[in-house]
Amino acid sequence: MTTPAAPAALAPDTRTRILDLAESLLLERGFNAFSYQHLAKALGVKPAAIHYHYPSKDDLGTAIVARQLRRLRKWRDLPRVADLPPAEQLEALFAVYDNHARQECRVCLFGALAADFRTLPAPMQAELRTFNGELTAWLAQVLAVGKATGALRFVGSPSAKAVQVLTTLAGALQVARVHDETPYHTIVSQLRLELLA
Amino acid sequence: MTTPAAPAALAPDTRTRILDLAESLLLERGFNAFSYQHLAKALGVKPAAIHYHYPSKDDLGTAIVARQLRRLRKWRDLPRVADLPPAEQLEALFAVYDNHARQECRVCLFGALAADFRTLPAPMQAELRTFNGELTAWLAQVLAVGKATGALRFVGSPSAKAVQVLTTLAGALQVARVHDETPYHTIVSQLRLELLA
DNA sequence: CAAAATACTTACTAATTAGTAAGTAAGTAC
DNA sequence: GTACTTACTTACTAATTAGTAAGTATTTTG
Repeated sequence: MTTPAAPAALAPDTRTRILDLAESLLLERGFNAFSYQHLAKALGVKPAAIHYHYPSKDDLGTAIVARQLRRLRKWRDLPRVADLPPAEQLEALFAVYDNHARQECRVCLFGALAADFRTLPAPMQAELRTFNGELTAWLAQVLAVGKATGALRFVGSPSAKAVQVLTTLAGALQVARVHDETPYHTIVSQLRLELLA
Repeated sequence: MTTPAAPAALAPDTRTRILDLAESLLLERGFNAFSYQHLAKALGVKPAAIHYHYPSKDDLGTAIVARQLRRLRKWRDLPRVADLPPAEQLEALFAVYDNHARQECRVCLFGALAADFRTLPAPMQAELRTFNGELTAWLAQVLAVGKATGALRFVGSPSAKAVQVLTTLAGALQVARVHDETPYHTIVSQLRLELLA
């Protein structure tokens, strides 16, 4: 008997392959840089197959952000992240951004959508706000604990510092795209230098 | 006798009106969010009139960035900016970003183009790199003098700090668009708190 | 086994896109 | 005043876009 609800990281179905490719293109080239035709050709299906799974591009975009939000929550609550001391939680966050930089100079979700934000469908805007809000709240908590235990050092409130650090990281990935990885690493080193007591 | 090469801030010609509107739309909505049709309709001319002045959208985009680069150089070399002490030069920079935030939540040029950078024509990419490079070099110099005179305080090299601060400011305008002006002001306050000795 | 849902393809529409070619009206040069 | 330039408009093309409707093969369900 084959497991009917198999996890199967082996062969993702079309629905997932569409979402994966669209997400890659969003983070690597921008939301307006790909069409249903591009996706279809690259996946070896017809454009209408994509409309079947994601009736409109709005739906597809919203699905991308919604999945990233689910991933964020899952990551944040992972024991190997949640149980870490603050300084290492910060390093775990940096590691996520490092992965983005290494994968075709991907920007983060926020950096990919912020400039075009006003042209995005309302549900996508709402999901992105939630995504950014939850990530900021998480980091604020990490910073608060870090400051209390003396592991992290900064002036001002944890939530103000959290907004600033996340904004800097989002921008750093954009700078990497415009120039090269060098300024990205410069910025992250600078953040480490300032934050790690 | 009327001055033939009058400065005439009174009535800009079509060429300039196109550039002004395209720049506004670029900073307020994104580069892919407007077409020659949109511009033409808003300006009361036909799309072909825009092609006359800027044959392709690439030309128009490049003209926007080139003008911003000219403006940056002019601003930087203005006596009322160049002759200021470092802390006030930094405040002058913040004031530019404040103006962006107040004008329809405009992002800066860099923030508007970074995400879509790979889809931009090569001349536009080159101009944007120059723009960002020169702005960073200017701020690095300001920070170096500020640190030497004790007016500004930071760890690490002036150029590393310059890259970090500009990246943070670019990101801050994007955050303002996604949420509201509040986080933008939080970030700038945080920068002031950290930098001003 | 029959009905129904799933996952598509084929074939199409209507709108929008950047861009071009040819014509024109008004001003400038000599 | 004739030639030329400037600054457009009109009218068009070819490509691409998102999206739809109808049909079909395969799988699932009762």
